[in-house]
Amino acid sequence: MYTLMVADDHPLFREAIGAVIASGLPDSLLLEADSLEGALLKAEEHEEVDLVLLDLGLPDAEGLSGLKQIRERRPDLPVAILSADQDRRTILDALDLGAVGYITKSTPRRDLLAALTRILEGQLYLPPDIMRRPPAEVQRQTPIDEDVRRRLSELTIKQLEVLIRLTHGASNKVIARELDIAETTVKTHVSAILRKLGVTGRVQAILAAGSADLDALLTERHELSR
Amino acid sequence: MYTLMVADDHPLFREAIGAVIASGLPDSLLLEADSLEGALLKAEEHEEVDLVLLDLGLPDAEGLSGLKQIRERRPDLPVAILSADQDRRTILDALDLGAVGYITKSTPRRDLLAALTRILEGQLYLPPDIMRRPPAEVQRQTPIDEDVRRRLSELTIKQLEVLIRLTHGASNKVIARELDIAETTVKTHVSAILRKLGVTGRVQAILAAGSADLDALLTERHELSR
DNA sequence: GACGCCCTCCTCCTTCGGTAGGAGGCGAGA
DNA sequence: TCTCGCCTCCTACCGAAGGAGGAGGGCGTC
Repeated sequence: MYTLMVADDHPLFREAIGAVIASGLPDSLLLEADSLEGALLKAEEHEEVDLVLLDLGLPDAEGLSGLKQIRERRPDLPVAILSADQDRRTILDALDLGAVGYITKSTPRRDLLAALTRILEGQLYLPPDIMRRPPAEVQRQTPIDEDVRRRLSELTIKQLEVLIRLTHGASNKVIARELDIAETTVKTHVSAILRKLGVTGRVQAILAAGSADLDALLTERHELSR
Repeated sequence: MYTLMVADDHPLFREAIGAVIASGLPDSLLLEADSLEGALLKAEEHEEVDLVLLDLGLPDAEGLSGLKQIRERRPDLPVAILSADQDRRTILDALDLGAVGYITKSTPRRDLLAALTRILEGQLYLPPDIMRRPPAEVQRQTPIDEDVRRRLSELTIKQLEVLIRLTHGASNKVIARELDIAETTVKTHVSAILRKLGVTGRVQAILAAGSADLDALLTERHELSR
């Protein structure tokens, strides 16, 4: 005997889910809501909600923001996402926010029931087909910053030191003070950095350095020159 | 009949895993490696490896870097993590890199076997106890950028548009062209942004905006004024 | 010793970024 | 209607950023 809630603004879809649950999980209580607010209200009334099935297209909660709101206001509430979105990234982000499952709307009825029972039993459910077809991302990502990495590796130690401070938003003057060198010297370094990174301004340099771990690069460089 | 490989530098542990597999998955072939390089070499020899169980404490691959390397060099190879690390973040990152499962070393033998078969059947396995006890993170994270969020919400629509372009590294001139307004107007907007964000230069503004989803904020704002 | 690389600093100059202050137009709401 | 906030644009001024070009010193290699 479970209490479930489906939060979806499409009545027909709620109905379909209801039918699946009625057939596969008899004597379950199914609550319905067509908005995030409605879902949270209903959840107040019924203390013992075992699972919320949350659509990602709710009118008052676009995308994962709805999940985030629920997690902030009712961290005790188990939430599974029910969405047409099959993007791997979305699924991971949902997990990140604490979702206990992710069910795509294209899931066949039989699998859907299996997924629900899995989740209700305290397991986790994710679309295996998507999660098992891992990311082109790994390949896609590396060649992009492969170029940056190569350029970064051409920087000298001092230039790296300057670049690190650039990424912290420091002005030439501040950098000069911190490194105890003249501002003109800082300018020289900055110019060299811009040239080597192939960009036209400090802002671009910061964006190019992006998420690279410059501190790691720096210590690595220090060790090399040891 | 599966072919599995366990990559762990602790022989005793490999032995234990071997015993579990022998008892629960008879006539499986178990390969062993004590380093990342060794694992990749062995994987070359045996084309039909169904699953690699990767420890996160390998001497030549600290943490998730080993997983990353495998994914880059052999994206076809299904890898599950086998680690003592029970950190939620680590698990999510592993998934992110394309792991097909995550098994903690504290998993009892019975559950371990269930997890392995699940993975070998093409499902996904994650430690339910950890994943179902979701993050204090949601609360921890928000107060940090609560301040930034408040400041960002004070920006007007046009100011947001300008800020978005600032974060792309655009100069005032470029922004002026893109928005089809005079550069002096852009300057006015930029000044207002700096004042409202409480920073002293465009670089600082970009860093302050940081990871905030400005585009989302913008559409949100548009909808509000509708 | 000569060469190359790096770090340091300088001057001169241009462009960019940012502030201050003012001003007109426009739409929403009291 | 009048007010208020927002967007638009302007002038004037000044400091920051960056390019060009030169120059000296330290350090390691051939």
